[in-house]
Amino acid sequence: MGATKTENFTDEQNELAILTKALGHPARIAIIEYLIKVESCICGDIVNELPLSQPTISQHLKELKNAGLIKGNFEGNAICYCLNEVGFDKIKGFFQHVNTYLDNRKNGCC
Amino acid sequence: MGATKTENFTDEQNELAILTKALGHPARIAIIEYLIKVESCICGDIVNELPLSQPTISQHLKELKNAGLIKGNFEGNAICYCLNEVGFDKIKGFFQHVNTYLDNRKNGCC
DNA sequence: TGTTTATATTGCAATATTACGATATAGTTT
DNA sequence: AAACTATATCGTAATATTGCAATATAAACA
Repeated sequence: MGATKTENFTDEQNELAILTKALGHPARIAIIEYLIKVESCICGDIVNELPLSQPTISQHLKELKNAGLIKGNFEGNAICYCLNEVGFDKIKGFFQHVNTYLDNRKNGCC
Repeated sequence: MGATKTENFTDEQNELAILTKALGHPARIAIIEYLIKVESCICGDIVNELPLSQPTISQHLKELKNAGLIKGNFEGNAICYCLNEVGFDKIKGFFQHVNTYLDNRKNGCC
């Protein structure tokens, strides 16, 4: 064993886990925050911004892109990256659910 | 190499990554959703609910607890688990930031 | 005290992630 | 076409995660 048993969970649970897992690394949080700050930029800008090598940044961008949290379009010989609302919209529902629950929870808990 | 270079990122980035990483597994998403559904329950209830062994559930509960997303209190010889608002409140700010940005983003992006 | 019930911990194998040097790919420019 | 710029991929080492059987711990109860 060692691999996650995805077949035992719903598609929604697996998809949400893929999205949150993609955000589960400080470099990828930093990339998202940087993209919010500058709206859009090319990969090289992020390589200059963060203390990680170009291949490592490229790998993190790939994971964020695969999860649907960012998108990239060719712009000359560079690739312009920005946030992808699709992924964040999927996460939104879950946290709204959680927050609504917590806001309405009367007595602490157990 | 192989370990995340946490020293290169801010405390906020690392803390947020720990929280989202803790949610980055379908079993842990399922546990959170189950706790919302039943408000609170003991570990054994989750073992009955999910198709994973008792040690594996115990390990996932530990990770959620360490991240600050759930809390557990002794109740007789069992432990009663429920959501911990502390962790979710920390995540909330980040997603509010992202959603506000996305809502105000005029022209798509690059 | 001995037994039962509930949960945690240990130990380990399988797999996944992280990071980066070296190299490949692809568009741009001269 | 050759050189340059930007990004991706390959290969690999170090580390982390996942899952479970076996075992330990701890409270409740007979």
